[in-house]
Amino acid sequence: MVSATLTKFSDLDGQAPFNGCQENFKQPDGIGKNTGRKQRLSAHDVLFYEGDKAERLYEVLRGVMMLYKLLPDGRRQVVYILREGDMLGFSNREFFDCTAEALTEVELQVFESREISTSPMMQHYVNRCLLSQMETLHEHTVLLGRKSALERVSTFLMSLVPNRGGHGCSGPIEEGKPDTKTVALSMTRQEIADYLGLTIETVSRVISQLKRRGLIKVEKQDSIHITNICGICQLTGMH
Amino acid sequence: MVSATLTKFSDLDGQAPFNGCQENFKQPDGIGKNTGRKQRLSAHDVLFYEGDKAERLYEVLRGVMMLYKLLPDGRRQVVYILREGDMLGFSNREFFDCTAEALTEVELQVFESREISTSPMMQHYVNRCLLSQMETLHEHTVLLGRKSALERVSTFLMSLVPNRGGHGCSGPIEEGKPDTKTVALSMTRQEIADYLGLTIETVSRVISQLKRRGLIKVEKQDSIHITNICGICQLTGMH
DNA sequence: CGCCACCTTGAGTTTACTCAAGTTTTGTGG
DNA sequence: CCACAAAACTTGAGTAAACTCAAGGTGGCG
Repeated sequence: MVSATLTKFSDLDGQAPFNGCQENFKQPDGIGKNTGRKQRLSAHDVLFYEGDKAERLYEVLRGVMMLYKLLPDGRRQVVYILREGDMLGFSNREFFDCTAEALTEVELQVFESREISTSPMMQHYVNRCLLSQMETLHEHTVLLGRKSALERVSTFLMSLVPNRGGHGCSGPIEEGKPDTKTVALSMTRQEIADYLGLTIETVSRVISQLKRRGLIKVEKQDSIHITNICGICQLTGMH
Repeated sequence: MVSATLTKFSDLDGQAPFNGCQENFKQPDGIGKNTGRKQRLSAHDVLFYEGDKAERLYEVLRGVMMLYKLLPDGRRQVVYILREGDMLGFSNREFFDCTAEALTEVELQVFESREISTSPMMQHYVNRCLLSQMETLHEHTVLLGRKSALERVSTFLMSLVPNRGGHGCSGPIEEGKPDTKTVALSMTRQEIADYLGLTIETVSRVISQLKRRGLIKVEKQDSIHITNICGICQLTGMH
């Protein structure tokens, strides 16, 4: 047994113990047994479409992607946001159930599906990734089914602040210390709206409201400085 | 390799090939190697609460269950409906992220988590179950994020009609033949509302509207006769 | 037969949506 | 580096869908 703590799928060599999935990223790009193909995407490139044949898995090494589904009349729902360390390309059937599109420049590690299914180690890793994604989906289901626009946007902003708002919420770090953070949205207002089940105008209005209330400062459209993390957290509906 | 086609987790004996997950149910109750514990629940019994220690997996042998999450102010979102052949009790962390409650009388097969993690066969089966649940969650995300009340209720009704409305939609079976089906809801209006992200009044009004339009007949509150499956299907937003 | 839980319906309200400008930002070419 | 165009974002006014609150109806079971 190798004792090193590996955190990326691309680092797995069939012997390393599992140690999480998008939980921390201490390793350089994968250089294990899977020296295989890397793939680069520009923002808004589509990696695969809903209905495409599912033959490969991908690990996001750098950048942000989204999975979305379309209704025939053009309504779109973004069902998942993928960040560094996340995997995509799973499918139960022969075909993908979602479209995968890059939100930023992206670098991917590519795996052939059979590489996975022949390695119990990788099976196990994929399993943990699926469970992690499932929990995220459950949370997002609550957001879409039961939260107000203000709660949705606040929850979204909190999801961009590591170690806050969730199970492992550390609270304001220390009395007197500034409780702030600048986050990169990596998404347009329309993409945020399609993720949160709102319209672009509603997202814009909520952001303006948070700005007026002095909880955030919009720096570059794509970059928001949260001036009071705890204040935003109180608006998520989870406290 | 055993060549028989097994369709339930509880039938797996470590050698049978995977053959789906809640896709068809031809086998009697599981009697494979896992002769282990069975558990019965009455309607509205809670199997486990969000936050409970996750130590066992369960397979639904009979009946219907739901997974739900609560917000601190009491708002509830049902995140998944589990039917015969479905598995529950997965967790990435040490604790469950949802509460599991029986909607009807339920019979479960119980598995200790370590039984699963030591069998590659079971690992693989669990994997397929997770992927199947993930696709269902993606569909439900679209429903919650982008569909109207009428579309949500119609989609819910269609989900109770096997082989219709989804990927393998066969369409109206034959010209002239009646396109009808009686479905058991197995849920109160409140539970349906909490699943569809609506209020009980809205669910009730939509059902009344479908009744008025002659698409369904309500037989026993819990039992709905769909008199025009294709008509309901047209209202799901997916055609 | 009557109670209790569940369901339905109505009236009024609220939230988020639609439509329509107007503004800001970003990217491109001179 | 500036001017311009295109894309993205914001804001306002009016509307519509679903919500809340309240009352009344229905059905199942002792």
